[in-house]
Amino acid sequence: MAVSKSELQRRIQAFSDACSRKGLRVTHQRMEVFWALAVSDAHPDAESVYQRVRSRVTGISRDTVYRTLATLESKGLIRKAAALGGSARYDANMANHHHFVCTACGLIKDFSSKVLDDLPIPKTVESFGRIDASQVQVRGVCVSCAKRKPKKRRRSPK
Amino acid sequence: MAVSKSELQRRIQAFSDACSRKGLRVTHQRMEVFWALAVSDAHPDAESVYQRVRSRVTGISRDTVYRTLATLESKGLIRKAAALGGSARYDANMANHHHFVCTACGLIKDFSSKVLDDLPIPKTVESFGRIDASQVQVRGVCVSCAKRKPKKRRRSPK
DNA sequence: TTCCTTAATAGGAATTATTCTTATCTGGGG
DNA sequence: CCCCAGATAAGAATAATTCCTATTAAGGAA
Ligand SMILES: [Mn+2]
Ligand SMILES: [Mn+2]
Ligand SMILES: [Zn+2]
Ligand SMILES: [Zn+2]
Repeated sequence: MAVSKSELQRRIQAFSDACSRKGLRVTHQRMEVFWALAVSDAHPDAESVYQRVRSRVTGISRDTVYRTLATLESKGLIRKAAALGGSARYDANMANHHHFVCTACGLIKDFSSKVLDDLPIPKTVESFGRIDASQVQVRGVCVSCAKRKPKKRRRSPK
Repeated sequence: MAVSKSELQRRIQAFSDACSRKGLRVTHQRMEVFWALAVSDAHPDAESVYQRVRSRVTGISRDTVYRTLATLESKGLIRKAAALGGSARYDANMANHHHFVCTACGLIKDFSSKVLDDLPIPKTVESFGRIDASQVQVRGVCVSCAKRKPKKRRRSPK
């Protein structure tokens, strides 16, 4: 647990308000899912959230946890870390470069930048472990997704 | 296809050499999997690579594609983009921050940096689409993974 | 407070992604 | 040419996620 009790209280209240404001019903399950996420800094996956919530809300279904996490992310109330899609994406380009990722279709575009290649990583990070590499990830919506309205996420293009 | 014919040739030759050097057998399937990845800049997932290779090597199995991609990544001959683990990881911390990711166990640690919060994203990226956010991802091996040798990847801690 | 509409949920099946198992094959050193 | 550890094929098994349908309940209206 990284956040203080009072800060947690504040975030949960703010979350409840945000739900109301955005037209999302403030359900018991929804609050518990958010709590499970906000109480920790471990960036849990859906299954971990499910297990944690289940100890407080008997009978909650996995589907509710998955659905709630997806809903909250789409409303900008929580974020996905690192993994943006369900399947791993590979890259044969080992040269130092960075990525633009479309959050709508999963498109990944490369870009280069001398400046970004040598980022000033804070010394505190070194205490976490050995650093192998660092790169910038830019998230957004690609031009083709921007025009053709919503659409489903597709498999990696081509 | 973003790379020139000659550059592709060069990379494939280099790959073949690298395999030999690292004690990996230069198999037909392995070469085709690498080719499928190197010929494109679409950062394909395993299924896409499988489909592409299958049109040239009838009878190749999905397992070979998955296994080969994993092997090549472990040898540093290709990279995984964005998604580091099999399951999505969530974050309730919407404040601007960055991540250290352990490639051995999936641990994700937050860190902050005023400098990194406002990186100079090249103008070329704007042509890809609308930019919503950008953050730095540092990859490495966490301290606990560094001591207790290899070990299996575990579910998100806690 | 009670009623009503419909978003949200539970439970489980279905689907998708990835890994495992086992028999068989083959690259490349000798 | 021979050998055999490393690789592969095929498909079962497992893990992750989504879908389906009947039922529940949040919250606005009366
Ligand atoms: Mn790339
Ligand atoms: Mn975080
Ligand atoms: Zn897109
Ligand atoms: Zn680790």
